[in-house]
Amino acid sequence: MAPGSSTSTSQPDRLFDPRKIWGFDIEPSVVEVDYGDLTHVGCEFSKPCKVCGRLAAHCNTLIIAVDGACCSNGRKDSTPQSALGIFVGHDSPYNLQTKLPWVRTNQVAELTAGVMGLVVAKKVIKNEGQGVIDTVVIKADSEYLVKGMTEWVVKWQMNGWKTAKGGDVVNRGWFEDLLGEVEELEDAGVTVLFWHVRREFNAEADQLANLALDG
Amino acid sequence: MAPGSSTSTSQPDRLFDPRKIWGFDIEPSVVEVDYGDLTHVGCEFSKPCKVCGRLAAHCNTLIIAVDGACCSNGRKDSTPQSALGIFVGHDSPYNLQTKLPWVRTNQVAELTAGVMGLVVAKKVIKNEGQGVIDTVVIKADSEYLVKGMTEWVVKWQMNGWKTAKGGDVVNRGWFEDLLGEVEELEDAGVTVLFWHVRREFNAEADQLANLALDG
RNA sequence: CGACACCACAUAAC
DNA sequence: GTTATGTGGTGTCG
Repeated sequence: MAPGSSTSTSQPDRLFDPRKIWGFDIEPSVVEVDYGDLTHVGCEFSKPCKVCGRLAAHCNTLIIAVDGACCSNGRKDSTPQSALGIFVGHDSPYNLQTKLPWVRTNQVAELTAGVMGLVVAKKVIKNEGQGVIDTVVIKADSEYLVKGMTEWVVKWQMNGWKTAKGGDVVNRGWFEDLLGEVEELEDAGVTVLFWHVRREFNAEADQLANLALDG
Repeated sequence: MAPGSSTSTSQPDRLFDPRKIWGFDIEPSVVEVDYGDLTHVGCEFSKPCKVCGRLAAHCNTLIIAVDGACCSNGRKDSTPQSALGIFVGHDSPYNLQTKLPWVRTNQVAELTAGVMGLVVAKKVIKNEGQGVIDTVVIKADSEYLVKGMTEWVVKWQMNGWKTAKGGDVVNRGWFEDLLGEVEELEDAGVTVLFWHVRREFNAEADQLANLALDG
């Protein structure tokens, strides 16, 4: 499949390709996708539901909640442990929870979760959303991921990936990977959105990530 | 009397003035104050007694144990049940136990107990401690109350009541009330101290608070 | 300076 | 297990 691997080379801290480690080259069996629990009648698009606080799904929209965790983030622990959680729906076989043994900052964990969210989205669409799903939403509590992908990358691509203070963008390679995944979906006619929600409205993905850390 | 009511106005969650609800404007009859049970020979000042774990009283010191309870803490109960207990001495008429029907968090219950402890202290001194008691100790198991009043308020008053993480101090109004009570006592030449003890050394006040909840 | 996240910890209340 | 609150820290950006 080689998605977006044309981007990202100039990055020394990219230690592995997350698309490889879960064997996504193998076709999964066809399954039911359940994201009805994210839908509430009367919710405005792109605004939290007044009843449950979650962001509303449309029938043509696949909402994927992602989260990264990184225990002992501020501490000089000898054993840094990171993990991510991808939540598609309750009991969905597309849900993902896994450790990222080599990643050591919370931000990279969040970006990795975003990449994997998009990879999962492609899989879901390919298997059961063909011709139905035309929009993918990555729902995250990380401002770094969401603003990075919706506001900052535009400037960065124009100014040579320079920070407002003049430094290099630290996780450039991960953002380029994300852009590659987005581009691939857009090329297939799928709109990709990033939504920022507060921590308490991302509980499912958070739980998955923390489960992975415990195990 | 209007004690400390000059402070605390900017607080929307202050639902009532605890000084009002027990009618402290009325002079109580003169009574014997017994706090001998809190005194143990050989205890170092400001350290727990090696025999009983309690903090030692001096003859010029009035020790008041306070505690708050809140049985609807972790739940979305529509009927919050909070209470406080103020313990001056065994069979002391200054002991207090009462429900706080409008208080819905454990922290506010603890802070309210602190306010009432100081109000009771003023009463005791006025009635039978004039010229004798020059120190009041509020003994509590709540770190929130004790550290709040001994460490954190100093910073908060200087930084505009901002949390270490940049947010607003949640129960600012209650801390301002406490400061008002302390100031009034200090103005009268009384030193006010807050002592933190473990839960098991605050049993009397705890019992009073729980009695109020049951009744 | 601001924002979001991620973590470590403490005490209490359930 | 949860919530209520605070302290200390790093990861990153505008």
